[in-house]
Amino acid sequence: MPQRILDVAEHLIQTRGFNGFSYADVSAAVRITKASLHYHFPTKGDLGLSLIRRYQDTFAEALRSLSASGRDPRALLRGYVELYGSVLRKDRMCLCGMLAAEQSTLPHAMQRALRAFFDSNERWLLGVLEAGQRTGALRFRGPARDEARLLVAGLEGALLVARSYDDVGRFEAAAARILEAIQAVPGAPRRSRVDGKAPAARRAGG
Amino acid sequence: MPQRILDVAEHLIQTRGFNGFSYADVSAAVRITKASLHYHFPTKGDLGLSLIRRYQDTFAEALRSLSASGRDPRALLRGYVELYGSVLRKDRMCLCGMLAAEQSTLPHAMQRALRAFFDSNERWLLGVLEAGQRTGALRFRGPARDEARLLVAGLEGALLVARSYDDVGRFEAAAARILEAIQAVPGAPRRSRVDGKAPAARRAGG
DNA sequence: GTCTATAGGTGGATAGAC
DNA sequence: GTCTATCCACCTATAGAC
Repeated sequence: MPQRILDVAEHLIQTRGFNGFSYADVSAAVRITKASLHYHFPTKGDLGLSLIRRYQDTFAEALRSLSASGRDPRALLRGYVELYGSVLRKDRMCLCGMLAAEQSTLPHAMQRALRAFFDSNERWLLGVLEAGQRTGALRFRGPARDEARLLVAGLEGALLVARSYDDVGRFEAAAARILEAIQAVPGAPRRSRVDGKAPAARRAGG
Repeated sequence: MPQRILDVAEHLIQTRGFNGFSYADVSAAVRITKASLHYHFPTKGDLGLSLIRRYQDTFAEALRSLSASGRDPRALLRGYVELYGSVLRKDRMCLCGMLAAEQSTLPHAMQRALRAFFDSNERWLLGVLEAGQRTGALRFRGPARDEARLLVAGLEGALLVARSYDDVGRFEAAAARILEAIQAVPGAPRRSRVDGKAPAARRAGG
């Protein structure tokens, strides 16, 4: 039951924000009274914190399995981007991107967990970027940390804006362009899109 | 008086979000009763809509004066980035970036105004990018529209994440990296930072 | 674990006096 | 334009029965 509550609450936050949903919303969807919700998650902050932790665990697990797939660094970055894309295709914002916007209204425990999420993303990207740099699969000039942060910020922003237009194409174009910037090898032959595929359909839910 | 109300409400939304502030908050700051606020802005949606419009007008005016300054396209893009930087240094999120997160909970009129804001930003950037491409001051491969969207999304995302860390340096590094991607000229000499300056101090409010 | 019932507060919004 | 007073729906949270 805690899992069903978390599923519903996660969906609500990803679409409406932490201050845009209530226990009553969850109650209606899970068909359990508000009082029962408080049995599982005494305060809204407890619920939010559990949600960030679960999201973080799921994300970390996805990244681990990407790493274990043995794909090359460029493909790993595409896989990373795809994690964001799959969120958008469910018409959602990244849970932590959404909460980052509302940051100052959240309990401190949630704020810390939020930063931990971004830190963990950054660490994984750093590993991929440095590996790619060593083997020559990726080339960039500045510190790998800056590239990692560009990726996170760029993808969060692309989700944010694309959602205003309900336009997955916007996200995909931005994501492709970000990857391109990281894979830029001055003088080397490049295709106009990251993997040479034509841009996909431009509407969500279509 | 409407202006003072808008100023306070704008600040509240940029820091706490549309669903994170109330007429009571504005009332306390402006020292006028809630009822009087409703005289000026009958509903919260009216207030929000006026706010987006004013923000959009201010932004557009800033862009016009940038254009009129006669600076070259690269400097114009730096000026554009600086508009976002100045928002962050006031410890705020972009008004429209914040509202974009809460998008689905907003009145339709606000949603439309939000898209109009992004559209207008994109149009201005498109002009700068195409001019830069013509004169050779800027070089990029894909459509200028994609570059414009990368800029908007990247900067919004950089604000979003940097605010979680209260770290202006994160924003500046990401912004510099985005500009670099747009100004990338394969084979041409480049500095590691956009304008060769050392990274600035890394903490907000310092 | 789930319920009914309710506390105690805040939300946006209105009526009507001044 | 600003106020007092108020409505009522909704909010988070708790008490206590089953």
